[in-house]
Amino acid sequence: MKLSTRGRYATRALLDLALHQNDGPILLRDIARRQQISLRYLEHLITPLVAAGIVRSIRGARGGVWLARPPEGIKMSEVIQLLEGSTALVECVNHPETCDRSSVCVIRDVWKELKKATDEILDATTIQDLAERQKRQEALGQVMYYL
Amino acid sequence: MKLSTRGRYATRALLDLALHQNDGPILLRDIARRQQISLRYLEHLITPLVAAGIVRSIRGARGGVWLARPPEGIKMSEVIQLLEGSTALVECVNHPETCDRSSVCVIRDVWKELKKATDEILDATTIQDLAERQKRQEALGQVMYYL
DNA sequence: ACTATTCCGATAGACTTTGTCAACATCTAG
DNA sequence: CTAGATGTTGACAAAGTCTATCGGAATAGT
Repeated sequence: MKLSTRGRYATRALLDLALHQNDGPILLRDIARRQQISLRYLEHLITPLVAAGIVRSIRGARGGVWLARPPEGIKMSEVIQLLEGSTALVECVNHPETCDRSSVCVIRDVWKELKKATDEILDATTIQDLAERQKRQEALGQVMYYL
Repeated sequence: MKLSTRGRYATRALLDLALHQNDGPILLRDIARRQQISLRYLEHLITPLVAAGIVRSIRGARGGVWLARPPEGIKMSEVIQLLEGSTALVECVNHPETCDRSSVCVIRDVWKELKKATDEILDATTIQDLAERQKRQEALGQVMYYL
């Protein structure tokens, strides 16, 4: 029952990009610093995001990365699917052939329910949603600070 | 995004026990054979179930294991919690102190939603539910066979 | 040219998963 | 009471996965 750092870090990186949407190309180094992710590792997480057309990048001096699509068009389900390989907890949900019992397994039905519930939430949550919540959170933080 | 074999095998073992509820002590060896789990490994998965009072056991000749409680009183959430350690996908949901960002992290809120949805399903599904579905499934199989 | 940056492949340490093994404790049958 | 069958426990190990790290290649700006 575990989500790896790949999906979690990638989500953080995208949220970071959404919050710096109009600042031109963002350095991986800056994302890494702000999100507390190793730069070298982050590079590898960005690659699939670029390949999937979620992020665009320019190499070289003054290079960097930015969102290729408006953040309200990037669902968390897409990100998790991409970085984790699946939103299912158990292999047999997506690939019944990996288990002999799949066709008669009643427990598999439960795993399918879990995937469905998970997908509903992750489909409904976009990077834009996260960014908005974050901004609200920070604004509240400011208020709290001055009180 | 993965559920380990511990939770999956334990669920299978409990379902197996529910289906042989009135047959006296069940041999681990038989469960292992029917559920295609290594006996040596199964022993280790049974231990926490015994400790938690879900399964009872008797050692020695004519020994074996059986359900300590009626199967309608055994929720899948309890089993997964026990064998996987948590029903949350991300550590910070249960233990905010493991991540500096927890108090202001909007992504964590999503992981919390996921846990809630997961818990609702796993709370609502008992071993008895699984057993009933299984019996129905098998009955249907018989019909299909004779058609 | 020179520097800054992303991109890519190889690799490695740590950790987790998934068992295996041997010795032991306990029970039943006879 | 003994022998055999079974669960119990703790140590260990093989394999795989996760989480990076590293060096260098490719590319873009100045």
